[in-house]
Amino acid sequence: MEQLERERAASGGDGLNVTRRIANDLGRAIVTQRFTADTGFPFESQLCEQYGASRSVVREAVKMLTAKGLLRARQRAGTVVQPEGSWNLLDPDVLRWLMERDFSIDLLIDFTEMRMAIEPRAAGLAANGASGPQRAAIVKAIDRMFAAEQGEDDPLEADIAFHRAVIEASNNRFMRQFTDLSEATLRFSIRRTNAYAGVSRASAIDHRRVANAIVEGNARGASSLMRELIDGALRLLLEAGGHPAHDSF
Amino acid sequence: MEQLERERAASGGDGLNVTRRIANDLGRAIVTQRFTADTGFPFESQLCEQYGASRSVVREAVKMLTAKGLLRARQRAGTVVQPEGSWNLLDPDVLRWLMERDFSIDLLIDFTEMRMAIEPRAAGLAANGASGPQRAAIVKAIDRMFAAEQGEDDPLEADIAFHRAVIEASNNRFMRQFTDLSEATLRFSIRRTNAYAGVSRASAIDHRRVANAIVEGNARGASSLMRELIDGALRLLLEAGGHPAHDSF
DNA sequence: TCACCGCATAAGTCATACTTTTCTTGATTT
DNA sequence: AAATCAAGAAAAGTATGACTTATGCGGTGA
Repeated sequence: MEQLERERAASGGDGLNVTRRIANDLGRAIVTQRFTADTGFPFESQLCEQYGASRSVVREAVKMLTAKGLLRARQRAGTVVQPEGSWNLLDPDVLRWLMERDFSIDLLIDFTEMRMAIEPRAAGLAANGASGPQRAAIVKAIDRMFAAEQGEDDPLEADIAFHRAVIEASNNRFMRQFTDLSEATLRFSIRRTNAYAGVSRASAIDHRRVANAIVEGNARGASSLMRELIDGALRLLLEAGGHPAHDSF
Repeated sequence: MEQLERERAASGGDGLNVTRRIANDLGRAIVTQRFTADTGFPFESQLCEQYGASRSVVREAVKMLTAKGLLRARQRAGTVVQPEGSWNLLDPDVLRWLMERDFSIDLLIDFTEMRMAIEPRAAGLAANGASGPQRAAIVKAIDRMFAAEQGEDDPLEADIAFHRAVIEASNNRFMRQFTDLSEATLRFSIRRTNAYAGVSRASAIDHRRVANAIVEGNARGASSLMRELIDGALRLLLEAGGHPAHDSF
């Protein structure tokens, strides 16, 4: 048991197998720009030595990163880092590495702009076609927000549950890919902007308005109320980031 | 030269290496549900035999698919297909396989709903912060649309160039991931709905309105005009798919 | 009936040899 | 001197075989 513990520590692993550990490490290194297109990227042989691992696992790790658009390998030329434009930024791993790299206000703004695109539309779709259980999940999340206001639940978790439920209820497979991004944004927003707007009674009421519109099948209302909701967060971020104010749209 | 040709044909490859060919083949097989979570997935050994390939390449191919969320391998348990919810649907490869699987009207509607979310917001962002060259690219695309109307350019390509330019001008890294999806949607829409709305003079004028709003820095206008533009396509699709009409939002 | 142990299995890791592609270099030709 | 071509080298791609590790399953005993 202790030996197992020691091995883990020695390998720096978090219970992952060797391949995943190397992929993780290299992925983070690329995203944090420790390797760039200019810098170049180590050869297989060098990576083997560096990690004390066999060629197989190194190659498999590299293959995973090429699958995510971070790398490209060619015979004789070696492995090169791809330009950021071809990274699969919505890939959960890439997203995680990106957030580890710098969770700046600007990144948070980019995230929130995405939410601003996705979630109002999702709310409208939910109003038009959410199933019974999906509507129930939305309503339940609202109840949790009010409970949280009384200290009987966690406000952040309730907030996340609400947004997740709405996106889920859009019944659009592609929009569902954004639940993680939405959740990550909420979790980090609260750290960055020390004023968390989510706990106040006013916020819970605003959220309930969105939920009501969805339940009533009022797509236009749901959409624009959701937009206002997120726009509030966005404006806080823009202000915190020192960006010039502009009209909402 | 001829020998090369023959080898290609024999291996069924399109100039790809063995690993990529297998990954492609398996990826398509999974997405087309030839393998499901219930069905099970072949063991490494079986795949080696099936493809007449070594374990190395099979393992690397499988690793690429796990990186895209399609598979999950565990010792003793074998490799299993993941539920569709954990696939990275925005991954270019997965997207391609998905389109090869069924380019149904419903899929096209899902795509268009995504465009409906992304592009109006992108247009607004472009109005607020597009650079000079970015604005120029948008204007140029509009010129191409009018040229196409005179038979001096390709209408579809001009249309695609316009939407691509707007998304690019959003200067949001995540929105940029949708250029491919947008392009694919346009290319397939024209095949499915034999009435292509893109060639008419009216359409070119509508597009120019969006462009003008962007160039003038009118975010709200750009956003809502873009929404109307795509909403037109969406309504055609909904009608063609036999979906009940509902209010725009 | 239930908990435990050991075995079988399939993926994970390693080492090594060989192949293919492609860049470099330098000799050959014009 | 410039262009062309051929030989060599370098790095990824492929193949094979052996060993390791995790884990599901069935049998054994309390």
